[in-house]
Amino acid sequence: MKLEKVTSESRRRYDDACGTAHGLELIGERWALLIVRELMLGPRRFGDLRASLPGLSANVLTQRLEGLEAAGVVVRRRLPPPASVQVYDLTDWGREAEPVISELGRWAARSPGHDPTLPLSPVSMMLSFRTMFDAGKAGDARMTLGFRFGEETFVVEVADGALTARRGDTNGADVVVASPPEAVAAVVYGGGPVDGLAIEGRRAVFERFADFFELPAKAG
Amino acid sequence: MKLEKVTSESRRRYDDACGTAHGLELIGERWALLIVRELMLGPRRFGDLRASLPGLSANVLTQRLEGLEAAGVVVRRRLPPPASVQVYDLTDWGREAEPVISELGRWAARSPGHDPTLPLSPVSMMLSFRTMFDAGKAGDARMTLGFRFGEETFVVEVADGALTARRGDTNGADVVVASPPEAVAAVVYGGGPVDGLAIEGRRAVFERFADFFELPAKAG
DNA sequence: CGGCATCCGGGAAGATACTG
DNA sequence: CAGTATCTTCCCGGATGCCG
Repeated sequence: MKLEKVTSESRRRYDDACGTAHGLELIGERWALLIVRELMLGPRRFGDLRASLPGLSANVLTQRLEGLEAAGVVVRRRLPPPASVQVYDLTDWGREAEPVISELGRWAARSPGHDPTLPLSPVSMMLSFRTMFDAGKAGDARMTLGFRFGEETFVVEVADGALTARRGDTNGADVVVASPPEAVAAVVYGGGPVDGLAIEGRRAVFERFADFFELPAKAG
Repeated sequence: MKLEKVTSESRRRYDDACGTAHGLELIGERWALLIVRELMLGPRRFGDLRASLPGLSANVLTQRLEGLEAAGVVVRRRLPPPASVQVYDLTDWGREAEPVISELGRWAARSPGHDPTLPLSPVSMMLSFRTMFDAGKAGDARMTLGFRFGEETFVVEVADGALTARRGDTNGADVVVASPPEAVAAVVYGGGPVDGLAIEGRRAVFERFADFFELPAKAG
């Protein structure tokens, strides 16, 4: 008779060889996947993560980063002097979790309970572009857009039926959008008018860009 | 000035318009995604789910099923007399969550910490076939396999570079495998010898089938 | 037995305050 | 700014019991 000692760790596992179950042990805890999401477009500092994830308290963020680091998903690095600040980044393998985030987001977007008016982080906005881009609608369009959300700037390029989104300087973009993510999402996904957005440069380019996306029909 | 009352519900939400965050509210609670996994190949009874998910207690299963039903992911049905038993099934939209499960499993299979010797449910085994099937390796192969795990039987067909797996009778299969999921996985993914498996019919067909799968390289 | 309610202990999540 | 310390609340998981 084998009396396995029930430790706090073993009770928290799923004891399941299924890869999905193991994945949940790695990034299935509350907030973990959203932290990974925020790191998907490059390293962030502790305070950046807190700011992007309101509702996540400092102690939980500390625990999650420790867990993700132990799992090999996240690495903690110290930038070289004179910066000398500590940042958190994804490992190569951690970055490969993007399809998990994308598929979950794509699926949940069809939920009747989805409220698109809630706050949206800049990184979420960019990742949603990657997820919801419709190559068929873009055809052979070619354009470069800049997005400025406070201090954070991003460059989105559409070319050869593909979309890339990354952090970067907005110089050289055909058009720069400087409205908050919620407002941009309302236009791109909600089909609202472009008038309310703060746009510099060729407004028509952004109007065309907004047609490359469409939210799928609600389920139920 | 708006003083939002902090209820137990609102504290549990993410308050994030990102689809991924909403997805986590729907199927991100502990055990929820594994329950969806177990329903992916057809309706199950309360006791079936408990048996497939050891470690999940009855009261938590009740809570999860309530939550998933409220979210529109699961429906509770009563089979017509004389069966008259209650079963839980996925909605059409719920069934569309399979890519989430697949991508998470595919990603986590590369984890250094993944232990493939743990117990594996029959449904997990079948879904892993769907996830890990390599059409390139299968070429134009054409075969029908049966799997029998106790009372549960499944049919897997390979044809036209695609694999289908569903519950069904094993009559008519080229080969029937009757070993437990863990043993089958050890052969298909671990590359172990086929000798130890309980196989009825054309053993060579299964041997070829086993070559259509390969676990990706470990990360790190 | 299937499904669900209830009670309890331990631990994780969350808010707040505090430290280097 | 980047975390720790502490405390409260709530969830998870086990056990028991009720009812059809």
